[in-house]
Amino acid sequence: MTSKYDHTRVEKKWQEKWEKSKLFNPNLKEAENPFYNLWMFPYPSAEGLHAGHAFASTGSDVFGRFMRMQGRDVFQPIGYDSFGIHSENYAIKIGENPHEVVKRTTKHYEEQMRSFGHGYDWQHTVTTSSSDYYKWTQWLFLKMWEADLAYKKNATVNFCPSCKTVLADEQVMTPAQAGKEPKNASGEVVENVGELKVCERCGTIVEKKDLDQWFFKITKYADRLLSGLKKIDWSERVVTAQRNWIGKSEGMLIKFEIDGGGEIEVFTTRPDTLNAVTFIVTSDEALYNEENPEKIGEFTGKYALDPLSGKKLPIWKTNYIAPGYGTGNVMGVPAHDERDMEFAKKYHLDIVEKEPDEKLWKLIEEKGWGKRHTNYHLRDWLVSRQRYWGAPIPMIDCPKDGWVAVPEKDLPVLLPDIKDYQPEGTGKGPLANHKEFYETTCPKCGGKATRETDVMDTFVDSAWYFLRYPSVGDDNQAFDPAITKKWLPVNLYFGGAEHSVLHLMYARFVTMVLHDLKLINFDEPFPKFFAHGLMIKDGAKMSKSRGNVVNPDEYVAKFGADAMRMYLMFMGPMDGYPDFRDTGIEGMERFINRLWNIFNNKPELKDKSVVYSKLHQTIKKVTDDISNFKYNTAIASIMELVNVIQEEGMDEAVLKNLCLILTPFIPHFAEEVWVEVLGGKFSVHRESWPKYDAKLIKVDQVTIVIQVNGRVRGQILVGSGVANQEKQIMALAEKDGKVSKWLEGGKIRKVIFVPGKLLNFVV
RNA sequence: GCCGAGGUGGUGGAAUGGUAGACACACGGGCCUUAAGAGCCCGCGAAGCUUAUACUUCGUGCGAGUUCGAGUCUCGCCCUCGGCACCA
Repeated sequence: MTSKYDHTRVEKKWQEKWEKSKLFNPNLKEAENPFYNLWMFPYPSAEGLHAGHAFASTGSDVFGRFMRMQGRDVFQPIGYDSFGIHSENYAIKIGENPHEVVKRTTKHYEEQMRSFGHGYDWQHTVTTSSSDYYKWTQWLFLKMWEADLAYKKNATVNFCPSCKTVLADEQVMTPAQAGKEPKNASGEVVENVGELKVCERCGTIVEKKDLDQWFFKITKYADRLLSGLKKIDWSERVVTAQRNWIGKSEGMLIKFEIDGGGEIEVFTTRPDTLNAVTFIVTSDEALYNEENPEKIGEFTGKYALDPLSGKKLPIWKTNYIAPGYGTGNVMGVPAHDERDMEFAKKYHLDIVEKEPDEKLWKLIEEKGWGKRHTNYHLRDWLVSRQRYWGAPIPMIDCPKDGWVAVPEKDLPVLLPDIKDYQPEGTGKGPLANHKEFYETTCPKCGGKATRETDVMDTFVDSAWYFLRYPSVGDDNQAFDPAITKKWLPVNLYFGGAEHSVLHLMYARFVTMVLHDLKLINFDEPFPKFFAHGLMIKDGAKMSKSRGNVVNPDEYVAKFGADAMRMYLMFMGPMDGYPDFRDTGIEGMERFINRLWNIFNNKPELKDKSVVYSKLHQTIKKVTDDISNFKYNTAIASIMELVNVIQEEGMDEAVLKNLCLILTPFIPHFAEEVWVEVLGGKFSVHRESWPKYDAKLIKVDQVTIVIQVNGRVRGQILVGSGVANQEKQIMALAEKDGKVSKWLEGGKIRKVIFVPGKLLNFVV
């Protein structure tokens, strides 16, 4: 008898029951065994969640459900990164107020996530664009200001002519990294952009502008951001990306006297090559041009004096020295640096061949010519944006008192609902057109003053959201100290590797600052971070232009959330680039139907030993594999078990265990089977994860592989009692027809025996 | 150039130094069916040999090495992907 499993009815039924029974709402104050399971919150886009989101979020949800069955009080919140350019650009595109757009898109996201069957605590969601959240983002800014980690200064910054705002260094990348076609300011696609970089969001080639901007002093934490990487358990590629981005270089600052007065200081990582220096180069903004790989220079007419030899070293202005790194001056050592060599040849400068001398490090220090110094690639974090859709920076400019922070009691500085929210690209944000917003009084002297009209980068919003979740609803503080102490740091953070140097570094920085302000008792927010991979479709990256974007809703409707979930987890390793195929999910639908028939028809148990051995092997394997995020092999081993059950039958205990190990992957199906078929108590999600019994794993008969000179020549089946007896196995093997012919004419020199597995004759 | 991760059937992918290709998808054949679908059974790396069962050889990017035994370890290359980069 076969009957079809009705996923639509079953999934809806249990989703409602779970919601009503508060299965996913742990008691945040009293939970005894907290486990904070977090997936990076998405920004709500118009298209809705795509299949990549479904893949990643399911990976996180499976682990959460697994931990719940391990007896943990799992807190699994979700929210929306709804402030910022991404949401605003879309609102502008469709000519609708961003407030309205966000309301609609977040609602759609919630429906989708509920339909996937994820166990989120919907009572603790966060929407970064709502004032009860951004009030505390502004509070965070005030903390930065108090700690002397926020400052405004004029700087040469990256400016996106399309988004009409400045960008942080981390938001500027090559077109390939951004995954965008490079465009010019008019929005036309440009073919050959050379070394030019583009805006992370829209792919437009960025410009350089000198503007007054707000920064967070992340460079002060460069060394801690680097050393902290050693104590956290993160995917290696993410650690490497962050290490590269921070870019530590240890070297020396060396001062050269200038002939005729003054001095010039260089930074070098190779003081041991000071004996081969022949010129000094200094960066020049006018000559500097990232597009031009050709080195050009101008002699300044001045000479520096080589402290070692006293020789005169010509000082040249060049385009090949990056301004703003080190001192902007470099000693030219053509013998040990290809770039210096190229420059020296072009302008006929001296080339001195001399072996590097390690003793120079010490000598330079002793003589007082220079001192040890560490440089970082990391720059301060530019947080102001000349846009509308962000948290207003809570600062007031007073003609008398200078920059004054908005007092905490006056937060939030509300973002007014205005009609002209489009950016203008004048270097000022839309709020600068609204007197009613910026005209205010100085909190210090009470005189007339103006508010800052820039808003904060969206990455400030997301740099602390994980702290807010457990304290959602608390109007008096950003996060409750007792609850924070109980739930943080996050036990498992699940997310994409594309945030390696953006969100993940900013969040670490903010956490370190709050720790140093004694507001929290940990300085790494995510001791364990798992970087999931990217899903592809039919062998190609998903994209609208290819027309191969997988819409998860269609698949959930057609095959059910469970089939979708289990297929997504079965496609390949969680950190790889698994390929989604329509035929694959059809196969998973068939597998779930097979399961349904097994649970309902209960084929009678034939060989208890074989089935129980397989069952306990499988429990062990699934437990280990889920713990290591190897969901694909966990599911494969469950399939093997099912194949054995179909052959050998099963009993009630086998069925119950099978149901339990299926629960994290196909939660609705498992609940239906547990309650309606096996007569268990609601809910299967509150049941304990099964334990395997090592004694039962043992089988009656064992296959021993027989090798001759390391090549497989036969196999013999022996009772498990004999499997570890070398002599007996050897005797059996020598008698074996297949093996004996390979032993003829040779003398056995040595026998290698692996108990229970293998016997190898060396002849 | 530097740092990191990889390279296994038609495809996705499995393999604590111990039977390479688990588990699936696709494909081929068969049963069932008026038919389709679903379901069930069999085959499925390549070559050789055989009526057949079996057997043999080759095979994890390329070339060496260690080992009784290498996809796995070592050395040298090639290629792919990711990060950093005129950063001194």
